[in-house]
Amino acid sequence: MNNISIYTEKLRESGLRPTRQRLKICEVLFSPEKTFHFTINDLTKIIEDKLSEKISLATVYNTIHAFKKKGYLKEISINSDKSYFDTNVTEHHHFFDEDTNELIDCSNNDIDSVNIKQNITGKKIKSVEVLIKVATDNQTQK
Amino acid sequence: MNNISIYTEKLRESGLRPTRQRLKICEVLFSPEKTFHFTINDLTKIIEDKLSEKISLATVYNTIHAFKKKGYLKEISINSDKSYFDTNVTEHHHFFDEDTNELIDCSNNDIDSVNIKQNITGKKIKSVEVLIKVATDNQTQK
DNA sequence: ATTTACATTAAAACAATTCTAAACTGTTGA
DNA sequence: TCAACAGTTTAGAATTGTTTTAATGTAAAT
Repeated sequence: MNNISIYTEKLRESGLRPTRQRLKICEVLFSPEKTFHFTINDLTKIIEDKLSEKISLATVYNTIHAFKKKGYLKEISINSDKSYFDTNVTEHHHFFDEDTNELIDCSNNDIDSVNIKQNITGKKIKSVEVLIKVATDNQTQK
Repeated sequence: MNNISIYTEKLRESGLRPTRQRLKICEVLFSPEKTFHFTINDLTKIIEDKLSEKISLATVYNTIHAFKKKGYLKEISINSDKSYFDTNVTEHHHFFDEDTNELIDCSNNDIDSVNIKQNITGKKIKSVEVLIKVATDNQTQK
């Protein structure tokens, strides 16, 4: 199949023109079979390896933000030193390994659905996500 | 009751000497009846108002980190632009109002307990916390 | 009182992110 | 065909939150 046209469409949907740099970003983000988590820095490094040339951080940030706004990516908050993004945009939960700082998707088989009994008045629930922090037994909590 | 000695004890427990600045930080953090959320900036402003003099950011950061390490404060991850802290150190859940960027404690009456069916092998669960994002109905998701 | 170890501070350093301004590119329509 | 425009890329500057530094100050132990 022709991924380029899929990427072009995704970019257009996000209000962006399909450029060489952005198509490479798409390839890295959307061609893998499995979804994954990344930081802007991770992504920039991967792209520079694949392109064998530098890509401006500003371009990466712009594109990622447009995708996030459109819902093609999700931002995840674990700790505040940097932003993590997820190519899995479905509502789902995470394990966070405090030993390795690794973020792992929690399959729906691993957890019962969460039941909110009472919501804030006048508001609608947009998402319900669980963060399960784990560590080896003798670890102090972060 | 004599709060000063309670604060002094808390500071000692955290490995810190009780100084004028730190006692003021304690007063702001631990004298209110209700627990609350704050950023380092919030806290610094409040302290400078109460002290009527400047306090160094470094002092605030040091003290807050020592309290967090000791378990007298908790850090909460909502978004990555800044750190939020919580004087409620029990394991609990939050509503996050996307309209106002407000973080609200979720009482245990508002939610059923979360059941993790399967954990990562070899790891121990340290905490399970739910973040419920809410907004007025016609809002786009963040 | 003296000494010692820890604290406070302003300022510098740092890291992640955003902004800027100049050069560039692709598209549109004379 | 090519001029004009709108949007893009880029390096570097600016900004923001946080941490570090090095000089000076203070609490507590002797």
